[in-house]
Amino acid sequence: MSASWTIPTVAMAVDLAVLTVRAERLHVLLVNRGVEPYRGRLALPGGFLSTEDEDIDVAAERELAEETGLDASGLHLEQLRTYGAPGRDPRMRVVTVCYLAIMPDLPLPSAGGDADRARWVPVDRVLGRRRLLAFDHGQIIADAVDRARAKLEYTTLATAFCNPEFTISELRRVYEIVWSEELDARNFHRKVTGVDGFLVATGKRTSGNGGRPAVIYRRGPATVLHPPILRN
Amino acid sequence: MSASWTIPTVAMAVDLAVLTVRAERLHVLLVNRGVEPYRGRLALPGGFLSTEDEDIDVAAERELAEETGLDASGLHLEQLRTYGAPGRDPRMRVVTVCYLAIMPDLPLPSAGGDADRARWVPVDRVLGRRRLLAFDHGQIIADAVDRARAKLEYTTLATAFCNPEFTISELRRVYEIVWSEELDARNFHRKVTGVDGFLVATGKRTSGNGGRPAVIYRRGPATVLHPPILRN
DNA sequence: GCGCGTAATGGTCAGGTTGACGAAAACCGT
DNA sequence: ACGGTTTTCGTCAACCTGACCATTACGCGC
Repeated sequence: MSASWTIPTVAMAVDLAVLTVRAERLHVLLVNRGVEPYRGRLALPGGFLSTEDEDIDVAAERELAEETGLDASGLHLEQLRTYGAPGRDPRMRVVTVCYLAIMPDLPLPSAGGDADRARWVPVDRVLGRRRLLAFDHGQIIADAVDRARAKLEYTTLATAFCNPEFTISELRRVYEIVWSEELDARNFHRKVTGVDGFLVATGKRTSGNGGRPAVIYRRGPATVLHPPILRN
Repeated sequence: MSASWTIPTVAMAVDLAVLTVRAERLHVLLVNRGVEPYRGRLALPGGFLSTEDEDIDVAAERELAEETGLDASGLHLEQLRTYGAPGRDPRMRVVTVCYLAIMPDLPLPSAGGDADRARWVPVDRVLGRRRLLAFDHGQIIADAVDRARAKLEYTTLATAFCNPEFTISELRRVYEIVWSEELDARNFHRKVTGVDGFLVATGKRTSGNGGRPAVIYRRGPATVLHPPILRN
């Protein structure tokens, strides 16, 4: 390094891979890009830091709130990975810290006539056809889905896809849809009720589904599963 | 955002949490900081991007090679997490992408009379006393150790702590030291030899250790462990 | 009210895995 | 040759898993 070397700076962005289970499929929240580059393609919601000293976690929460119109508190939000290959944005050097968010299938407030509103897209529709996506967002979505699939095994992440109160069937559907794998209802029931701290019964029951009413549970204090629920 | 808003840029750094097992303890590679801020404290090796368009993965490999004097190829190197809280560096806004590196206990080429050379420090000596460390590096080391501990369960990461050829005992010592937990040698042997793709026998055997010679293995093609080796 | 379809939940049972530990194998040093 | 040491193989009970039958408890149509 010569004496004239100065510390390089880069544009700092955050992107969000927001996943949910909706209509029996895993979906990711995407926006239509209205500007170049990649105008017209689908992209992850996200953006640059709003000020030079905005915390990146705060920026992620802000973007999530802006894009979904929902309060980010209560939703699962974790850092996924940072993507910083030079050339990933043709305009300039951009390093983006990506976050994985998991939420239940809440109705997105469709406020404002904003044509570029975020919308849910089935993951399997975009993963096969990466040309639909801007930047390296196809790779990011693949990484996010991998992470989510893996974390269902050994953490209680699946409950983040559910409403605050849910049944064991609903939880099982989350596993089945995210993993694309059928699970035996009885064994699954035995397993999840056996892990302690995973589920807390509310005492309430469902009704009107044309079958035996299911006990309604709430998320328990556990965050890791011992033992894990393994895929095949 | 007003019309005069410009994209904020930040100084981009990479830091390395390099772990190894050495003298029956888990160690992390640290340097003595010779400059303010935090002069005199211990810090993770790392530094700013060398140019504005250096890839961050490449920067991590470069720093690793510079600090250890070793070729980074062949060593395990994965992104850990990005730390970007404002104020974590008192000089300016710095966002640092941290990497976790795992290596066997190779002798570090002590080339050059550089007083600030990297050296191995037992993890348990720094984790209790975070005041020894610069910036948020105490937290980063804690995160790195957590990640390593977790990945021993369900990946073949433990082999990255070993030389290319190793015995099952050596592998077991890695687990015991990283987890701070004793494992039964016979059950461990049965387990690791049962997972296929984990270990490949070389046909060679040890000698001169005052016991029955051990079969020497090499890392197999597997990267994930099915089933996992779980902690208690 | 009664049977039927449906979904939730409770069991059973064989097969596999784990943890605790005995024992044999194969070397070293003396 | 013998005791010490380390590796490797075996055994056995406890536990866990996957497959699957049975029971419970509802809504619905008649």
